[in-house]
Amino acid sequence: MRYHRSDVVERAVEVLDAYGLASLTMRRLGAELGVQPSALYHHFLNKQTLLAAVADEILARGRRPRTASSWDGLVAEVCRELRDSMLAYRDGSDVVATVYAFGLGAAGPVEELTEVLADAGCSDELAAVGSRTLLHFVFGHTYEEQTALQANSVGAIDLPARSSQFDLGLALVVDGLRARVGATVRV
Amino acid sequence: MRYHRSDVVERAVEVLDAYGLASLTMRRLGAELGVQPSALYHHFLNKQTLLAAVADEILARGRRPRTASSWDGLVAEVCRELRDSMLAYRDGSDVVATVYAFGLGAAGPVEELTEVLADAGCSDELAAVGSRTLLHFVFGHTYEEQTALQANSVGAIDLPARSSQFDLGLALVVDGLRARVGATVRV
DNA sequence: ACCTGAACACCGTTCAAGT
DNA sequence: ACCTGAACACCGTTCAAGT
Repeated sequence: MRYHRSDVVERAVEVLDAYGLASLTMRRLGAELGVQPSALYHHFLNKQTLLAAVADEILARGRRPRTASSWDGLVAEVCRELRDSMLAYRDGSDVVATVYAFGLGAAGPVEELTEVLADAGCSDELAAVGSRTLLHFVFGHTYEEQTALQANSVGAIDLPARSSQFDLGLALVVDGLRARVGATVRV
Repeated sequence: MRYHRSDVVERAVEVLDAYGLASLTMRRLGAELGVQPSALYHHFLNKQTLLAAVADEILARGRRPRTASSWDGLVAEVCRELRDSMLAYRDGSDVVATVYAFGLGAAGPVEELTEVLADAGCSDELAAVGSRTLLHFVFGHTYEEQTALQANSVGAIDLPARSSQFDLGLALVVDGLRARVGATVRV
């Protein structure tokens, strides 16, 4: 009954995946650990901070190596990894998007996207706007996807169709970027 | 002390704008109307339903006539109107995006965008994916914008710069759409 | 039709005190 | 360093009863 911060985060991820974000309360998590809710405040400043750690843990677990060499290939890899990471846990997109929106964590993907676009020759402004536009697409699309998946008990029906919708939406933004990257540099 | 549903919605919008979404509780709203919180359940099934009505009210107040004749001009008008509508009230983007995400309301913009894209000759799939990608962009961008605006007490500093970032992000998606609309039909 | 009053089953957070 | 126990100040929602 003596925990480290990382123990608490891991248990929080389990509770999230098993019972959903609405059930991930400080009181519930405390009970799950056999500890008073107030004990959690020894490890975390508040619930937001705990949630940020949960979001970062989810992203860390979904990490995989980059293989693409082109900027648009890298963009696709980052966006797909982000989507898959969030889909791997119940309410994952809700947690990650919320934490990002609050500016408390989950900033890795947008930073990597910004870097990829900058390396591709985008101006600072285009890299900033482009990476955030990509992120908004991934968050919004994945959230809707996950909501629908969890609503239908049998959500795995047309998984390929969903995946291709993601690719189509992604291509929309990437095509827009390509037109403007091409106008700036030639690689 | 005898209210209609519309009275409650209007007061809710006032409370939202004055004190923020976190303060828009059933108890607070009841107190503001000089009524028990339980009285609100005569007008609304639950808080979610009330929030949906608030979101739809915000969108209705921001409505303005269409002037563009081209599909991309119409897309820009719908997206700008949506952004401006949400920015007009404190936490407006939070309320509208949440209600939309829960599927309880705020569906007008995405329906109009889908129609515009279909009329432009997009396939059903492209119209569906494209309109939702646009919506995700507008929600995500405006939410970040509004959060930043409300954090800086003097958020009006570089309003033109923010507006042009919105236009740039929007152009990214519209350019991607144009490439695919053009591939399908010639207008 | 619209509202009251009281209750139920919860929240996040703080803080003095323990080991 | 990590946790207890008790409290504070809240939530959304239900429901019998009132007018």
